Amino acid sequence: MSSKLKPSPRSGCPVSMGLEQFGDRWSLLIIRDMMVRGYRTFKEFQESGEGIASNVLADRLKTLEAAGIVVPEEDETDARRVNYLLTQKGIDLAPVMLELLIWGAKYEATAAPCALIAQMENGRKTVLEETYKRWRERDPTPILPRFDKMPQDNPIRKTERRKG
Amino acid sequence: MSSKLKPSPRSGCPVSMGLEQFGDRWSLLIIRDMMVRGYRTFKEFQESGEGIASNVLADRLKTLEAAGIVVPEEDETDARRVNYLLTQKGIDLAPVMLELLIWGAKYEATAAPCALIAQMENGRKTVLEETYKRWRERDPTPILPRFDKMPQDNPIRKTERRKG
DNA sequence: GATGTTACTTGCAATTTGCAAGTAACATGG
DNA sequence: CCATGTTACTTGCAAATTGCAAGTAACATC
Repeated sequence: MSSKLKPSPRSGCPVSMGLEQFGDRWSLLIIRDMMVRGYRTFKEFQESGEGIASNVLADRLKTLEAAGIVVPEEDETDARRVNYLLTQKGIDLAPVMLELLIWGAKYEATAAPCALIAQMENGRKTVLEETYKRWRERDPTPILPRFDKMPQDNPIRKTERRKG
Repeated sequence: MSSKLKPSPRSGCPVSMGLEQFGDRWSLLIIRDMMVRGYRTFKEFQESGEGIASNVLADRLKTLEAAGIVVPEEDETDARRVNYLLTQKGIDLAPVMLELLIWGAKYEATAAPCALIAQMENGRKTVLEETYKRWRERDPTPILPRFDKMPQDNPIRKTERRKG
């Protein structure tokens, strides 16, 4: 065991409280994997492309579970497998994630295509609603792909877009 | 020196890029201090109520500077003092900070009064505009107080609110 | 029943952190 | 101008955390 389990003497600021729960190099990436990629298993997180060590991954999953952001659930078809799912508290980090994504794309020249980012920035609400919807329906279809290589085309669906 | 200066083999995801620059227990708290409390000096960050060690603070300030999120500036009246200011890239983290604040307040029963949070949630745009404005004008008036004790009253001004 | 998977542990060296003390360059009061 | 603060850091070191490389215990599959 390790990190965020101890009652560090932090201030009562909400920002600080949040950072105590996922303020490290890895936690938000795991949450991202669950939120926008539909990943659920240890192995998927491990092969996510960020290079997290398995002991650290195990630790972060425990920490996130303890924080009530994630719940482990037995897989019905394979008893070895554990499916990690976001709780309501976890999925409510979607706005944070979205703003982080927009900021990162703006300043870091990432592998994410501009058009995709522009769409998210202009349609924050739509993107969030789609995210919440898939979570509710337990639909693991990715909202965003991995950005290792340039993707061919925009994977987000144009659900309920009729203003344009 | 230390942490985020090394080119860790991360993916090209914008979220990942962001976390490489401020994904630790302290960086966002320093940014919060600058953004919503108007803090600028080493000493202020140190006495911020979170208990950051001075060597870590020095390191984080260097890292944030290297990332272009913060700039040090000599104080005109006191040559010992260094004023750290947010760059455009830094102030653009305001939406992330706001969402994080709202999330933290929602789930953590912090010292921040509900009314204040509700106001921020309903008036995201207003809050952000006020934040940007103070940054532009170099106005160090806090947007939010420290939440060590329950504050008497809401410190945010009702600038350009006339819809109510 | 041999082989592969999945989800972890364990051991250990290398970092990074937290804490307590410096210290160098000013500022201030007398 | 000189003793006493202040401010912004450094330094030293023990303790905690991380990153690897190897296990391992339960299944699943052939």
